Amino acid sequence: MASNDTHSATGLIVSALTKAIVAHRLAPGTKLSEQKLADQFSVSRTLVRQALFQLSQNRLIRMEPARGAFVATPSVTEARQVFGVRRMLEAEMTRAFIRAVTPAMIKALNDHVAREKTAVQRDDVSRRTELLGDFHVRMAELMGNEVLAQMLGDLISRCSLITLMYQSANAAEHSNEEHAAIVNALAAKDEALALQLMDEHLQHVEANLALDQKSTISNDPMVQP
Amino acid sequence: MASNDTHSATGLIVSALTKAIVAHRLAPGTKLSEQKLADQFSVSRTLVRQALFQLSQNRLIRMEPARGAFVATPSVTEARQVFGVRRMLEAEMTRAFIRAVTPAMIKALNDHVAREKTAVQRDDVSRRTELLGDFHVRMAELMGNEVLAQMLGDLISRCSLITLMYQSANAAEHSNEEHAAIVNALAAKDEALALQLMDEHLQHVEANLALDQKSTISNDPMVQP
DNA sequence: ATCGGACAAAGTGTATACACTTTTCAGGCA
DNA sequence: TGCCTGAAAAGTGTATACACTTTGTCCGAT
Repeated sequence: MASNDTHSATGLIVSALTKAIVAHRLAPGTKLSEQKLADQFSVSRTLVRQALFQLSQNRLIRMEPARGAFVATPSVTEARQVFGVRRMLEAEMTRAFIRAVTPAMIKALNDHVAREKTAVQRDDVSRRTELLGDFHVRMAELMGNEVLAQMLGDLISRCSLITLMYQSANAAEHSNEEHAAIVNALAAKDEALALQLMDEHLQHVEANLALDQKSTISNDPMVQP
Repeated sequence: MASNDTHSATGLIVSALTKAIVAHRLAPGTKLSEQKLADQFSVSRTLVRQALFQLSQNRLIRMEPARGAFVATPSVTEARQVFGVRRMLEAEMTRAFIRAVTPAMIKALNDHVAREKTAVQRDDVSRRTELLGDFHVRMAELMGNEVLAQMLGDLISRCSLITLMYQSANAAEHSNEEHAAIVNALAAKDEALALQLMDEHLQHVEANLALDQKSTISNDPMVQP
């Protein structure tokens, strides 16, 4: 998702673990034993520790002193805040995008939406999740703002974790269509409409979460208070 | 500036180095030798390395493979992008702040502005810099959004580094007054005015930098192309 | 005199070793 | 039986050791 230095040794571990967490192969709350990971990756604990530290800064895992690292279990409060910040950032990004929009940028977004559609039709869940998140990062990249793209990427990784943790029965199936609608508004340089669509889109994503009721549909029984 | 775990061992090193970089005691481009830092902090290279990795994620330092860590030397492009993202985030934060504003929040901001004024009058440069940056973080904290506060904190640390690197002759002396004006607009719940003042304020900060001409007034001769 | 190459010094990258904390579990006592 | 105690096991926190890359220097060749 986010651009980790995939060539460095620890970078490989970071991106592997990130993928595993975001793909829900590692459930929230799961303990990440340093030695086990070291064996699994055939490296020493040193490198695993570096990777874990990095992930803890991304808030994808949480490290408790002398107790170890656990896949993060974001609270409802934190979930709301993360989505809140994301909505803020993307609202302004949408404004700026329209000011700088070119036909090439619209084409790139349309291509992306087409790829999304393929993944949705093929029912390729993990690829779908990845592409749906990348749509927003792609917008930032197209504006040529790498700093924004990086921050948004981190934020979206956290959102993915939250989504998977609090996911309600009906996943956001129509995200793809909403993306298409947003691109149309961007192409028309209709700022008000684009803003509205983007905001609604993100609210839909957030609304699909079971943030209200305590019944987190986590596969893992260990969810912290 | 940002809330680093100041109780952990590596956290101490991180916050010490952060302070040193932001306070310009370590000039951009300076090489950070692991062994020297280890001796200075009386710890092993292990802990220093952990701290350096953390700082490199915050973009306050840059690590080159097998060559070492250097205090970051953000390019003009990156500087513009960082400020751009900051303007985006703070614009939306201002909107949200007004929606949630209470008298207590206004009072807290006014108190902060008063502290700024004291530091400005005393000519306490490093404290002034710290407080002027914290104003914005304080806004986020008052809204109860720790996620936003954290991100903004990181962003502002980067801005501080940029500011110190490209600082032009006239420092932003009137930031304090601009803060006061913003608080007034917030208290009056005048969204349009608050937005305008905030945007102008950030543009002033950015405009005071010598981003246009190549003449970076860095104390250190080693600035990379 | 300048350029090129080899060797030495310094420094980073990774692994291992050891200290200390947390967890687990068995045994004894009420 | 149930619970407290304490020692062993497992795991994290930090330091050190070693391999390999980079860098600087000296010497010789052109």
